Amino acid sequence: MNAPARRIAHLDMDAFYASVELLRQPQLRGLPVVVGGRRANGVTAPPMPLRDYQGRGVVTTSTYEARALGVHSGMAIMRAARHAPDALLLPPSFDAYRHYSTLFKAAVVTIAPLMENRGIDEIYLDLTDLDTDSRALGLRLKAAVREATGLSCSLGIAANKLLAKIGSELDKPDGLTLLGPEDVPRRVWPLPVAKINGIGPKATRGLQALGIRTIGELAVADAALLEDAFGARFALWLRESANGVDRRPVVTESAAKSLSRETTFERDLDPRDDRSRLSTILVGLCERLAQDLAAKGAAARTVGIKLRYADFRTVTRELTLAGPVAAVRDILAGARECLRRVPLDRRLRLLGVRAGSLSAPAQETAFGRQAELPFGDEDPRSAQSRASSPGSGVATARNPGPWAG
DNA sequence: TCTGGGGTCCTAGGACCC
DNA sequence: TCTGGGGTCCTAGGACCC
Repeated sequence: MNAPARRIAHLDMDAFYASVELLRQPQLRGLPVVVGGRRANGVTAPPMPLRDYQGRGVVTTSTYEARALGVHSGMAIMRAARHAPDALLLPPSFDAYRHYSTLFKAAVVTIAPLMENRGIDEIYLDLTDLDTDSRALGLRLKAAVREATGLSCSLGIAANKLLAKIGSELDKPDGLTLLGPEDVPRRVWPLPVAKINGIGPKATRGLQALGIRTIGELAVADAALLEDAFGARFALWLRESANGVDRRPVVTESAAKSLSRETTFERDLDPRDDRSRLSTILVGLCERLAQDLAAKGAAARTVGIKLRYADFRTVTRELTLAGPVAAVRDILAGARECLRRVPLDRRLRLLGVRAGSLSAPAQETAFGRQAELPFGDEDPRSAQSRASSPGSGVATARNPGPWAG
């Protein structure tokens, strides 16, 4: 028996962070506004012209007015300032974004309960079992989001997630796009390959080297050619995607697999000269990670670190422990052990700590979240069992040791 | 004045076990 | 004694996404 044709929606909030800021500061409407840079420790910083910014931040979101000036997500703010020196910069206020995220998702599920979270400002919906026709449903969803938040969104509705996502981008902002299978050649094939979710800069360059620029060209590309360049698995996925084929289900529940905290320093730090500063930062990251674990009632069986050197090269180290841990001291011990296995001979710009292989969260009870973690404070040996290897103890020029201990 | 922070998934090699 | 395959776990790096 054939499965019934699916009906999937992708809903994407328009310039989400910037739009939330405009709700809070409506006098900025119509101006080029950019969200990015450092968190503003709770206080609402006044908007600052981009030209006055000093630091290592990137643009998180910009209003359409700022985009028109050439300012885009991921761009270094220092570079954005050259395009739009008078654009106004606001530090991100994540608590506010989470609040509006909760509001719009709650409004959507009253209409379409099968929702998959894709981050703070995006969702997929499985509309297959709903009766209403797609256009009416789309308009209802958009109206519900606007009523709940005062914000606009763009919506694509199609037979799968891939096409729904492409559709939601076709008419931004405040769009509603229905894509049927018959629309693929006319509306999807002319688009550049990078519009396919999962084709990033690397794959785009690889395809371009084969003379493939549009989704339509990819759809009819020689299979053997693609296999040689990308391997059988990825080649098959590329061809299917270009032909609008995507069988992924809408997944309504998923547990976190890892948690991490990282920070880029205001200036590059030297592993020896700035040892105590680095140690303080490391402890702070481990403390925040432990808080995050506690908030989820989870424990980690792997602990890892991430370093980024001044030249932007990144290394990671990871350690599997004897049992799950959640306490600061265990995370710290694991992180320090990882740090001993990495060359600390040049300046650093970033340090991060990661908790992986998370155990199932504690059960919710009728009386609220259980206070005790399943593996909470037991077995402090786990992270320290191998800590007595060469390199622990006295710091040397070759091994500056802990901010490692 | 380049290049944030938090995630997921994939690959690939070596260890180890059957 | 020789010659294997698989399967799983661990680790590091990288692509990609929001």
